[in-house]
Amino acid sequence: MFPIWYVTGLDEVPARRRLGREFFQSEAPEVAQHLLCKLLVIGSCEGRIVEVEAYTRDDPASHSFRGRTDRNAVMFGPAGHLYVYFTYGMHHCANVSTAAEGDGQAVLLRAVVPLSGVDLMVQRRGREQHLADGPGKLCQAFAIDRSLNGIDLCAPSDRLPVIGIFDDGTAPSRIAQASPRVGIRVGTERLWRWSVAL
DNA sequence: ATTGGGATCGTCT
DNA sequence: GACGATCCCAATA
Repeated sequence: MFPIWYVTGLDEVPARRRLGREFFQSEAPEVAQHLLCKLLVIGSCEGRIVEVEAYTRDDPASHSFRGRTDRNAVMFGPAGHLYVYFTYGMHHCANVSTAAEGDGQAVLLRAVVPLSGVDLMVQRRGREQHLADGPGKLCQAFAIDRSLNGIDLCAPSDRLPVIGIFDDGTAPSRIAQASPRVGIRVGTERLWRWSVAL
């Protein structure tokens, strides 16, 4: 039998709470795992985060490894800010800064399951499948580019109707075994990629 | 289902 | 001047 809250529809729109600064102030590997099943919301587009990777300062695969530069400055800033970089001459990748200011840590958002704004994502991606199942695809679907670099995800934006990461009470039923991060040539021994198991 | 190459440019050596 | 925290398509098995 269906539970009463389902039948009455009382919980059809579960409480949705923006993640606060504290959430992001832990070490990147911990934040990364906690980010699974949270909601990425930008404008009318929403998706559930299902794959992430952690990067830290003492990690040769990290942009922050060789110190602060103009590009990676957001990684060294306060936690909970969006770090967007451009790569391969054509793709953007979205990260969230973590840990303490000056630490140079971030979590790369690799994949989300689209929930809302799918039509817009289809339009931006130019196809109906594989809308956000990769870091570059995710950015294209959500229209994330360098103009959003540094934006604070823990406070309402004065530039967009909504941008942030939210908790709707959903947790991963199971996290897949940690695996090597994708597309790197060093630091491959750190199993810092996590995804929601199907 | 898996593999390999090309596109393309900002960033750092 | 080289090389990406990638994606897509074509070719092969």
